Amino acid sequence: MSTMKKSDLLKIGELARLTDLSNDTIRFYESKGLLTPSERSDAGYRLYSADDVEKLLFIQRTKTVGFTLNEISELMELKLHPDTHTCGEVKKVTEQKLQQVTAKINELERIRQSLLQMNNLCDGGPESAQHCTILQLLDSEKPL
Amino acid sequence: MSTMKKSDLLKIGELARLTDLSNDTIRFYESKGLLTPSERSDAGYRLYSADDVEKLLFIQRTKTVGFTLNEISELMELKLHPDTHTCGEVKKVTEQKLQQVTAKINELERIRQSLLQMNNLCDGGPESAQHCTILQLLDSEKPL
DNA sequence: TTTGACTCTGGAGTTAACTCCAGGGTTTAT
DNA sequence: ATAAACCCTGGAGTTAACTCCAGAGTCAAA
Repeated sequence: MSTMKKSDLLKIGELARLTDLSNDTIRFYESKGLLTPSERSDAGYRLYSADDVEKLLFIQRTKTVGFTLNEISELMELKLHPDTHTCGEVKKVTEQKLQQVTAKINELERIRQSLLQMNNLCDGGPESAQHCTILQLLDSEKPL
Repeated sequence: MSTMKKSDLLKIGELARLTDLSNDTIRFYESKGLLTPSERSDAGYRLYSADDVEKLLFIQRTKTVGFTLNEISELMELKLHPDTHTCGEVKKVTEQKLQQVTAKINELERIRQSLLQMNNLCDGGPESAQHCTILQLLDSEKPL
């Protein structure tokens, strides 16, 4: 797309060091259609442009906010063709993810409460587990 | 262990219906060493005693409080030999799980905050995604 | 020129907790 | 007696996101 000297292009190992990913991971992303290097050397080496680097950084950032690679694909698609897509479409993706994350938090919070109660009831001393309240609790009809 | 008429024993399908698991899942648990039927019929059918049923219910309950099958194995081992184990050992397991769950919640909470901010910044209207704040955010150095 | 560091491809292995299947016996009801 | 419904074993497939490997080619420096 833009003018770019060969010297500006990175080999996979350089990109890997830059992003703190492994060569394998970068190639794996490519296999998933997330990031195709814009060039190949004569020997077939992948060569990454500044744009490519940006894309990989986008992938990394988007991962840190909880999206799966598939969802990232979707978002990159929207990003690549912003004129044929709406803000609403983008927000729909993040809202859905928010729902998922919230649901998961609620589930884990429920679990945490159960574990907390277990831990509170049991002193965890060196005596036989014969009458351990935790085991008793797990044996009872409704643990918590 | 206890006296038990053959008529009290359940075939795998009956146990499955009782616990709302599939036959396959029950056999899978067996393959993981979690639940071995106390008998087999002449034809080789698995036959489960009331004790076996209790064990499976223990597994199910323990699962609902977030333990993996491996951890459940560990807990069942403690439960099976309570006299040679201490309360402390049991509590150690639950405390470790509590740590894990808490860490996961914190991570997800961080993600949730990011997603909330994204969603707040974007109206999600029908206009082109050209200037979508969510995509811009994901493109910026530090998303959140 | 040869060594070492790099790259390529294709494919297999990892983890967890199942799920499904084929190809066969068994039990039960009609 | 036969069909439906059940059970058996062994093994393969699923998901996500990698990770590792073998066997081969390439590039840079001494």
